[in-house]
Amino acid sequence: MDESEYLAQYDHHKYPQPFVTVDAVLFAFHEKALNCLLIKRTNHPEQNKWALPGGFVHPTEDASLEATAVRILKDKTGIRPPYLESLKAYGNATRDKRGWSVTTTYVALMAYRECAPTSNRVSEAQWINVEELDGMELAFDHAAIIRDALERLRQKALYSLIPVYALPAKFTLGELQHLHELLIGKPLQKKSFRRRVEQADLLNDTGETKIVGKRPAALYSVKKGAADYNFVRNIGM
Amino acid sequence: MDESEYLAQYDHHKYPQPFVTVDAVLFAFHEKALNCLLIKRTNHPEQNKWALPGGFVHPTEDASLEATAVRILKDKTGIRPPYLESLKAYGNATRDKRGWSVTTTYVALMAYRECAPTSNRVSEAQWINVEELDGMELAFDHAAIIRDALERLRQKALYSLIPVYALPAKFTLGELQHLHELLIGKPLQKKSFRRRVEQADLLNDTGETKIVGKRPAALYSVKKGAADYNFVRNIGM
DNA sequence: CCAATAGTGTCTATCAGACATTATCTA
DNA sequence: TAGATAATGTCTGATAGACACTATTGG
Repeated sequence: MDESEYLAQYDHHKYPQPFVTVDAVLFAFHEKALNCLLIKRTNHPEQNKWALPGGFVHPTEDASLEATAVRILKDKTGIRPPYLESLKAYGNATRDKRGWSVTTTYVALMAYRECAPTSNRVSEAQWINVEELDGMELAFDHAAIIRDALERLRQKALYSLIPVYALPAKFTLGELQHLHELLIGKPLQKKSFRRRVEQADLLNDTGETKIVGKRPAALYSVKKGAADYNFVRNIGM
Repeated sequence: MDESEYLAQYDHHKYPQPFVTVDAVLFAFHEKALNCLLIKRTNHPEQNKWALPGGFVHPTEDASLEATAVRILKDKTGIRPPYLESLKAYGNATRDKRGWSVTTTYVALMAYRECAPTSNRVSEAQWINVEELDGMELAFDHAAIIRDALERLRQKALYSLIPVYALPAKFTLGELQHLHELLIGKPLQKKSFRRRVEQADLLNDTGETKIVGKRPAALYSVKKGAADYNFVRNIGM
């Protein structure tokens, strides 16, 4: 049998197979808190529980897993998040009552904005402060996935400026430092933080200022390619 | 409809679905080279090409994706590798001619050993020096997966001793340093490397020695939990 | 002027880089 | 003893931590 004959007769539905979904952990920093986008499930299974935005691959519509993630997030938020990174796959026999299932997951960051009012889906999307997640019962193994995503982001806060993508397009260094402190879980030396930012040369001073406290703070924007920069040494350890 | 009714009527085979595989990138250090375990495919598709050890989930046999990876690797090598880490999922419409497919991937490390002669599979398993991979045509997108796995391991070599799991149970510091140099792609200062190893306190001096050159070198073994240690600062930058 | 936040100067501590030196083996 | 590899001593440089200091606003 040559390859074309093999492909013509091949049907993977003949074999028992897990089913695949894509879930995204989307974070945004707002009002001094890190928020995670969750959806209230309206259907079985795990009905009425909060879950990560996610869904099945649409084979005819989605070119790749990442495209599926982008479609799902755009549907809920109205935009394509500026930072999207592949996390790992979670798969076992029991995580979903429908059967052996695999979810391929992504971590995404974007500026906080109200959830897309354009969405005409029945399911309700809402930003939840990550501090409040412990008290909530989430669908499937989504609590563990969010923990892993947070840990990934926490690591990045130690040696990169990736968390900046969870801020608005223009932000102050104070806001960025607060976000890093929140992730790392301890206060950082202002001087150390600013030295790193300056040395890395990843931000543009927009020339604008913003009144947060008393003295106006300079507003910065992110340079292109900032996501690729890693510091040689960790901060806050 | 309540949940049990919903589950009773649910059949995911009714919907078009990608199929899922698991692939593992297994590395071992041997004769001053990093080797990757590959399998010569005997069946369609990609017949006669070299591929990563991998396969379908066996839903009734495998409790999880990781269990699938362990089963596959044990089948090829005879053992469960001491280091196994989840890499990302790769999925799109074109990577496999059989249709929209997803592979969930793992990076694994173990001591070099001849491939399991007990394996009665027709497919041939072989260690390939990673330097030689560039000239080979690999199946599917496995070349890209190996690149990502190598990049992950290279990062770990900068701030951890994870590569140690690609060495035998007893090894010299010279061997460990050579492996790190191979991964990082540049020579390291012996003193810097040894300082880190000592400070991290992740190795046991077995008291034994091994003649590599002239003066016998002390043989070390890895302490339990060494995989969890990260240095605060990178080496070799 | 005071209070509060933004931003800087500067000293210290830690650890990697560099490279010379000593130690221990075989031939 | 010579030669080679293993292991150490020690100086320098880079950068994070600590903390005091100055700058700029509103009231």
